[in-house]
Amino acid sequence: MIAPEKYQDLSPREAIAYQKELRALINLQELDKPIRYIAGADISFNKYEETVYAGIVILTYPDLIVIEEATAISSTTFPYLSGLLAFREIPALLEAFKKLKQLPDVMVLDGQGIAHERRLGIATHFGLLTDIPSIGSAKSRLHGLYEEPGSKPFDKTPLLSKQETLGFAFRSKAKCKPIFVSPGHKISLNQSVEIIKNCITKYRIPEPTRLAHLLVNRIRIEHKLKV
DNA sequence: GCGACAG
DNA sequence: ATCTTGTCGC
Repeated sequence: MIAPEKYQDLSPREAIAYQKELRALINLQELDKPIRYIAGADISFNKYEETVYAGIVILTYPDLIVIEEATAISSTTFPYLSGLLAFREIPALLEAFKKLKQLPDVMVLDGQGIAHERRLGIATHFGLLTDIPSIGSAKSRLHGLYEEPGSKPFDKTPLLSKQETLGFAFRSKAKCKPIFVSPGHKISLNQSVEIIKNCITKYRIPEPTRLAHLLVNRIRIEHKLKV
C-alpha cells in the first residue's frame, strides 16, 4: 500500500501500476446495512494554483438534512491527468474526512466509481482507502459506451465495457444531460443508482455532491480574499 | 499514429 | 476545474 501523502511523488506510470494492484480489492456486494447518513465530497481550486479546497457534507438519508461539514485546505502538485484524478484529489479529501465526527454509511464522490479503464475511478479509490461504501456520480463520461437514455426523469441506460455493465447514464432531470453513476466500493450496481435517485431533488446533480460543491467554492472564495 | 480524455 | 452576463428555450 502507498500512503496517500506520497501520491504527489508518484509518476503517472507508478500511479497506473498501483491502480492495477488495488483493482483486486474492489467489492461490489450489496450494502446490507441501513443507510442513515450519506456524504458528498468535492474539491475546488484556482486554475494555475497548487492549493486545493476539499469539503465533505454529511446529510441524513433519505431526508437529506445537512448535519455536518468538514473542510481542508491543502496543496497538490500531482497534475490532472484523465484516469488518474484520484491521485490529485484524494489526499486533500482524506484530510477533510479525518475531521468528521459522524462517519457516513455511504459516500458520493464527484467522478467515476468502477466506470474507469482499470475500474479505479476516484469513488472506488476513496472507498478502498476509507473502507466506506462509495458511489461515483460524474457529470460526464470517462469510460464505457452507452445509448442515450430516454427523456423522462430516472430513465437510464447501461454504461458498457465489452459485455460488462460498469454503471449507468442516468437522466436525473428532464431536459438535462444525463449524469454517470457507477458503484465505487462495497455497494452494488443497482443500489448505486437507487441511492442516487433518492438524492435528486430540484437539480441535475444529487444533493450530496451538489452541496459539497457549493461548500468548497464558498471556502475557496473566502480564503482567496482573506489571504 | 489517431482519437479519447472524470475534475 | 475555473473564468463570467446575458440570454434562449421550456
